[in-house]
Amino acid sequence: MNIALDIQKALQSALQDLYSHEVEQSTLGLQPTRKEFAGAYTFVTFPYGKISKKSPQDTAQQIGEYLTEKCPTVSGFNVVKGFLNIEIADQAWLQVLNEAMADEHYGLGEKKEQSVMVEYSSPNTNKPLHLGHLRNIFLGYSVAKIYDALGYNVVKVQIINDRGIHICKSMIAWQKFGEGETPESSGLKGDKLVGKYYVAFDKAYKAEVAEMVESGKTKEEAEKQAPLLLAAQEMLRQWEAKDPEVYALWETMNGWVYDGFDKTYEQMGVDFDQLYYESDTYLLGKDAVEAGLATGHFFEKADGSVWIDLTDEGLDQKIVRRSDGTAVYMTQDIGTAIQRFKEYPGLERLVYTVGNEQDYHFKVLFLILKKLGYAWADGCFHLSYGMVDLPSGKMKSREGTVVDADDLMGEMIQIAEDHTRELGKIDGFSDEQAAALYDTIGMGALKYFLLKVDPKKRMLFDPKESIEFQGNTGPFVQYTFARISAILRRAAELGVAEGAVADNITFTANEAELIYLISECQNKIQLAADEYSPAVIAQYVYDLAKEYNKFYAAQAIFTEDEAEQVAFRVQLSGQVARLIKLGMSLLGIHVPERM
RNA sequence: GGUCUGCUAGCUCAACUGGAUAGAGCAACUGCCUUCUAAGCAGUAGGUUUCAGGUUCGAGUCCUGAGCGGAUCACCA
Repeated sequence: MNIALDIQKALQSALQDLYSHEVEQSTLGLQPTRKEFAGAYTFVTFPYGKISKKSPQDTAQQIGEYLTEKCPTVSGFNVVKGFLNIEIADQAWLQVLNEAMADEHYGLGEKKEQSVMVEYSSPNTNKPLHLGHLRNIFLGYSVAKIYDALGYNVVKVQIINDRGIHICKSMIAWQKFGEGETPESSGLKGDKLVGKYYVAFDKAYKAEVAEMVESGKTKEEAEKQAPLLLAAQEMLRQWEAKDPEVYALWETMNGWVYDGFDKTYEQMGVDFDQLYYESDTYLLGKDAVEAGLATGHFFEKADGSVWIDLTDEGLDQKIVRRSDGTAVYMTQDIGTAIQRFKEYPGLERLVYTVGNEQDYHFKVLFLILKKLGYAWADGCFHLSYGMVDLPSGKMKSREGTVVDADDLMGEMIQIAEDHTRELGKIDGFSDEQAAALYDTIGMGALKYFLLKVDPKKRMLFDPKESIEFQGNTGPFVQYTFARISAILRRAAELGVAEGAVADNITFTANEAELIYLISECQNKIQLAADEYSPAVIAQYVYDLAKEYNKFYAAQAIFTEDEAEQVAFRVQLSGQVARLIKLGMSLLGIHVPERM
């Protein structure tokens, strides 16, 4: 049963019977009743005064009486001004709980035909992953899990920017200064090693520029003519001509990077169903440019470059092909999107998890696709998220203020270990179990921290203070799960009755609130999907945990005389634990049985 | 300069999409472990929601303007 739906139906007939007014059920907004009033749902009657020809109070009173009489779900009501607070019958709550217990797939959606592709990570291969990538990847992965839970076929992808001037810079530096260094010889993770040479390039390049300026060149000239840069540009040309030696080096160094990324992804607990490489896709989209020219959506300038005019939409003119015939980023994004919808005929949505600095790019991209006549363009969505700032401001790789992903995860796990040892909570754990626990808690803290904030907003990360283990945090939710696990273990020992709870149970407001939260599960997952916001899920599991801890402190579970009452509380606990586990899994976070 | 975007308690964030006296956590202070895990619970204190107007029964939420941040507008990727 769905209590909210039930009430909406009753409200609909109330308006019909009392005032002969027809409304769509979905327009009858219910909101949770504020804590200080009795009731679970509140219906606001201010807007219906015209229909009822009564004051909001009288309208609320009249509807309240109608509901109490006609709708068995409603046990009573109270009216405060234009607010009708609806009280729910205990029987209805118990039915919700029993149905949740009986349903293996409770909270999950029906299996669907449609597919959703979620792209995230999309790294460059010239440097290691950092804190910004962590937010990106956890977000994309979580959104993928959320759609999966709703029954969609989900395809998780990343596009790897494995070609271009940036990787050539690392390659040149390695050739010049590397002396054959490899991950094996240096003991460095592959991505770190390649990143080291990217930094080395930048340093040597700057030195060259400085020297040239000293010998009389302007800064601008020097920056364009520095031998190292020319060498990198030449290498890019050789790569494009598939020069065997350059190609081999490129493959080797990228291979190192992928080995390094794999380790990082493994620690993060994320994966992908399909990988795209820019070296395969960077020539795509040229056909689309030709087609756009033919249909008049694009136009050619005198120098041969091709543009689209979006000034009617309040945007600018945008280039889609250079005068030398080569592609720009936009071109390959057009081509890649077309290719993906061809590859996956059932694809309904394509979600790009990319920072908000590219808002304009995606606005233009989707608009172009639409103009080119692709109906699926409406299914494209830019999951735009805010930057992660440090107390010192923006992260800048060149200034060494980047928070490295591997380092950060390692620190989190270490802090989790220190904290756990301090609390003396690992009695009876094997070394392996303890290590797994530290990992679970440390990663849980980090993921929760990054996901609990609305993706659209930029957020602040203070290495010293940001990640807590108390309050609104991952470990708090995990801890609640561990507590319930202890209760369930004890219940099993005591042989507490399983299955549906008796229908003569009485319960407190706190317990009703817990069942209310249980009933909200699917709504929350749906909302999270609609808004592409794991923060909705994080808030939900936090509310569950918070309310449960209140319950936990309020009374002992096993000292109650009535066996039926004990069984009810155990079952209620079990459902809370189950939904905490489900919600956390949607965030990519594990929950421990003990901590 | 054009466009987009943000501003809520000392700090980090909520506020069910226009509803009641704006809520949590951290930090501070006060209580609660012989009981199922105190990574917890209960409580105190903390607010002119950046500012000025407007729309209406009602505005943190919508509109206009101002202030302060941020992003973007390349034949870069």
